[in-house]
Amino acid sequence: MGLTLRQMRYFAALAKERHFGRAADAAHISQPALSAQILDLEQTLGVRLVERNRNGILLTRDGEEVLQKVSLILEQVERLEGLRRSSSSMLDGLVRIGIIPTVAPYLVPKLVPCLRNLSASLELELKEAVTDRLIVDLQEGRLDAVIAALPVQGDGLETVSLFTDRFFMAIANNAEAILMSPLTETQVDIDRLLLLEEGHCLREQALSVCGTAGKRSLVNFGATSMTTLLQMVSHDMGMTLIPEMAIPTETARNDIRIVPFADPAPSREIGLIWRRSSGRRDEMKALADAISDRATTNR
Amino acid sequence: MGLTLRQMRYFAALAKERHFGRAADAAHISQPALSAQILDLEQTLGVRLVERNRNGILLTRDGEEVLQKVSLILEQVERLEGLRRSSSSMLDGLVRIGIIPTVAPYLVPKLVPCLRNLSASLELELKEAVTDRLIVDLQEGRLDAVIAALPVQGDGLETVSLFTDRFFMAIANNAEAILMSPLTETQVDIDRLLLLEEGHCLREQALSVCGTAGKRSLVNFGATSMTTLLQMVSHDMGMTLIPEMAIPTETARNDIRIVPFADPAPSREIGLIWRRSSGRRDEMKALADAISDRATTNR
DNA sequence: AAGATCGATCGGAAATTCCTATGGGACTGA
DNA sequence: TCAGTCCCATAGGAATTTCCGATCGATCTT
Repeated sequence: MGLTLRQMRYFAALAKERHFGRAADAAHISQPALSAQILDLEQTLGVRLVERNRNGILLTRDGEEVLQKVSLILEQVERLEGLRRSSSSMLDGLVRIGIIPTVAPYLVPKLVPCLRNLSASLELELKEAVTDRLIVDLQEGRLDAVIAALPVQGDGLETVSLFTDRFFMAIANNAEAILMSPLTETQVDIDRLLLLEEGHCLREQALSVCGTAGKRSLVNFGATSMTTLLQMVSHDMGMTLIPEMAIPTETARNDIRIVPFADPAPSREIGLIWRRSSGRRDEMKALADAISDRATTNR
Repeated sequence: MGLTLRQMRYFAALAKERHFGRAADAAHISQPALSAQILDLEQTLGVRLVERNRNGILLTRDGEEVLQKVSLILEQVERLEGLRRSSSSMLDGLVRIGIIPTVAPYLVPKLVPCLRNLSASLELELKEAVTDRLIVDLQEGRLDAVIAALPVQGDGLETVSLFTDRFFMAIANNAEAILMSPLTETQVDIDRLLLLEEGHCLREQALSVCGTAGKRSLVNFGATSMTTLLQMVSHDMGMTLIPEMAIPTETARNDIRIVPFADPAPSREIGLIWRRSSGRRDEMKALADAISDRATTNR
C-alpha cells in the first residue's frame, strides 16, 4: 500500500549497524526478513538506499536523505508511543463543566475547593449558559459535564441527582401586602411575579409553581440573573421565586423577606449530566458525590 | 509490536469523517477492519481516543492530542513518499570526484564545462589528494569517483581507462648538458632527477621510467606539485619527468625545454575508478567517455 | 413493539511477514 | 586456482496480521 513504520524501523537499524546481519539481530528478526523489508522500502520509494558491499553496507546519498527524514518520523512516533496515559482513572487534566446561571454563582465557590480535594492535578474550566446551550455543548464534546435542573433531555446523556433545591418566595421587606406563611400558590399575584428572561429553566419552574404555566406575566423585564431580580424585589417592584441555595448570598445583599411555601414545598432537582459515551461514569459519580456532599453540608 | 502507520492512517480518516462507516469507506476497507485497528491503537496507547456515539463519534481530549501528533507524522510520511526520485538515471545532484594532484590542475579546467554538458542539474565537488587517500575516501563513501593513474588496487572497485598520458623530460632551457632527443633512460642523471614528495604515484613512475626504482635520489626536496618541480627545473636545479598533459600549462610559465623519450615512449594510464556496488556503472561509463573526449581533443 | 443505525465481535479467508535453507557474487588464503 | 568464507538475495512454507461478511447488542425512532 505505502510506507510502513516497520520498513522505517528496519532501515534505521540497518543504517546504524551498517550490516544486514547485525541489523537483523538488533531488530530481532532474521536477515532475510530485514533484507526483504529494505528491498520493499527501496522499491516503494523508487530509490536505491544502500550500497551492498562485501564489508557491510553504505548509504547512498538518497539513503542519507531518507534516513534523516525517517529518523525524524521514528522519533515522533516514539514520543507518541511513550504518551501512554498513566490512566489515573480519576479526574485529572482539564475538565470543562457547564453550569446554569441560577446555580453557578452559589455553587461555584463550593465547587472549586471541593474539586481541589478530589484531584490535585486538575484544571477546571467553567461555562455559564442556559440548559439548552449547555446540553448542545456537552453533546458536541465542548463540555465534559453539565450541572443543571433535572430532568434534562438529550441523546446519549446520563444523569445523577446532586441535591434538591427548595423554592421560596422573595418579597420586599417593607411590602404592605401581608402574605400568609407558609404560602400557597393561589396567593401569588401573577402580575407582580418577576421572571428571568426566556431560556432559563427557573422561569418556567416559577410559572409552573405559581400555577400559571399558560399565562404571560405582565411584569417581564427579562432579567438575566437572580441578583438583578432580587434587586428589583427589594425595590418593591414585585416578588420572585428564589431557590434555597441562593438565599444566603442574595439576602446578604438585599433587604428582602423570604417566605416559605406550604408543604409539599416546591423545589427543583439539580443534577450532574454527562455523555454516556464518555466512559467516565465512575469519575462522574465520584464528582457528584463530592459536589452533593459539599452542597448539602454547611450551606 | 508497536504503533503502525496503518493504525494512524485509519485513525486520521476516522477523525476526519467522525463516523466509523464513512471512515471505512474513505479508507477502502470494511467497518470491522477499521474498528479493529482503532481498538488496537487505543490499546497500544493505553488511552481511549474516541467516544462512540449514536451519531458518529467524538474525539476525547487524548484523541485530539494524538490526532495532532499523528497528523504531523502522516504529513511527513507523505512527503517522504512523494520523494520518489524521477530516477533520471543520469548524473545529477551532488557528485564528488577525487583527482590526484598531478592530474587535477590540467584536467579540471576541461572537466567542468564537460560535466556541465552532461547534465545541467549537477553540482560538482572536487578533492585533490594522493591515490591511496582518494581510494579510502571512495571505499568509505565520501567520494563517488576517483581519477588517478592506473592500475589501482582496492576491494570492490571498478575501473575504466580515460586516456594515456606520455611522459617527457623537462630540463632547463639553458642547460649545458646536451641531451639526445629522443631520450633513453640511460641518459638520465639520477642525481639530477627531481621528484615529488612520497605518496605521489608520479614519483614512483619517474623512478621506474628512469630505471632507478631501487636507488634513492640525492636531490629530493619532496616537492608538492608539478609547478614547484618545474620552477626548480627552470632554475637549473635538475630535471624532472613531466606528463604530457601538464606541458601546455607549465611551459607557459617556465622557461623550460621539453625532451621526448625514444619509442616506446613511457607513459601513465589515467583512469576513472568507482565502487562496483554504487550501481552507477552506466553513469560512470558516460562520464568517462565525456572526460576522455574532452581530454584527448584540443589539448 | 418494530425498525433503523451504529459500532463491536466472530469465524474463516486473504495478505503480509517471517524463518530456515539455499543460492550466487566477491574476496581470501593455502 | 580452488576450496573456504562472508554477505546479501531468493525460495518455499509456516506464522501472524489484516480483512471481510455476517451477526450481535445497544440505542434511538416511529
